[in-house]
Amino acid sequence: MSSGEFSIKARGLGNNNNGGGGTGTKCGRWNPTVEQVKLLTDLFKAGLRTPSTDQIQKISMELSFYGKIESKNVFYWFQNHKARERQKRRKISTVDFDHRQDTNLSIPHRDNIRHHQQPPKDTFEACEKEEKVIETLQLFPLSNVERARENTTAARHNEYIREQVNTTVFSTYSSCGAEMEHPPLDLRLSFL
Amino acid sequence: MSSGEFSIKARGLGNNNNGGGGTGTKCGRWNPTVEQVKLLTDLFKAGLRTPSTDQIQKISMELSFYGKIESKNVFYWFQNHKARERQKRRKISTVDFDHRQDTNLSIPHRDNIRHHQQPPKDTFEACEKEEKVIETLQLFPLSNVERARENTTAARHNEYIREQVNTTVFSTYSSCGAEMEHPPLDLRLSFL
DNA sequence: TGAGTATGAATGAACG
DNA sequence: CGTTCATTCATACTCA
Repeated sequence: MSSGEFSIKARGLGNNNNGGGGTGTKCGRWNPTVEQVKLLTDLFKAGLRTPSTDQIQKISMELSFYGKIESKNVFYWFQNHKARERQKRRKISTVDFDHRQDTNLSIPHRDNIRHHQQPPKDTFEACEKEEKVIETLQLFPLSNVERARENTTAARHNEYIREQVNTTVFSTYSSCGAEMEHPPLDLRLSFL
Repeated sequence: MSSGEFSIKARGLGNNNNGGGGTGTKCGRWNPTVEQVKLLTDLFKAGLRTPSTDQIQKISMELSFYGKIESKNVFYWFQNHKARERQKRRKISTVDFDHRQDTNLSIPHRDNIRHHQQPPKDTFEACEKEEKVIETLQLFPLSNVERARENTTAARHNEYIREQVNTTVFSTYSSCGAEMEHPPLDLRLSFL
């Protein structure tokens, strides 16, 4: 079962990690509480997939009531949740035509599998399929609603990148397997 | 990132994936070696943010000694590194309180808490901001190295790297100190 | 207690 | 350049 979302395990109720310490910083990752997970899940079910920065901030602040949390946790949570749902769906729907001898040996352009992930397949586990996926979810109708920001991204066609990549991607300087001696980094970074 | 920056896991040390296969092999995405990461990081710390095509070429060539690499990898690395450092500043912030209701139902919870410590504050690298951000970095001067296959270029490129820390680590966190009543989730999600 | 799994975190690659 | 996707690593947790 790669998708058992039934074990809640009530973690973080009595004690969260990252208790004391403060210096070791030895990988204490966020451990969401059940309330936090519920909130996040509800938001996700409501259609929130990629919250904006402001939204993340608000969510994070709300969740902070239930325990230590940071914005990045919320960010990662949605990122992972969305990705895994998609991944799960893909896995399931892939069992259809198992003729995958795709001989792609060029630049790994994975565009083929990017824009289509909605085959009318519904094997078992028809997890809540198409949600609304609203993208401008009104978060916490609190006092202010300074969300009048219009996403005007992709407003500049910066050819620079494409040019950069294209001009350099085929820079097959032979070598690569050479055996020329390399000085230590310290030397080569002496200018630092 | 003071929370997980140290997880280098020494990938690519003993064996890189994508063996000498070159390109047509099964190689997935570039997996930088520790040496490569170090070099790149050093360059970044030195202020290099947006290397020019020539610079990318040189860096890539240098790094090719430590493992398979293409110019586009270097290009992407800088793009990502720069973008993420900035992203962190934006997304990270929100002082995370830890004011949970803490009802007295702290489940036994196996008392198997692993000793994790984390700085009670500063989680996503809020430091290291007074970097030089030099504009034109001279790559690999190769002062006294017995290697003359490269000619030190003095290409003067105008890179206006004004990436400056302008996002004050704000914490709009207003009040909500200790007794702020939290309505049930259903209420707060009423907008759904 | 170790194998298997769920998931937080990180990052290479690429899009708009 | 900001954002998003896909993949991978690391770890917390469950269970036999």
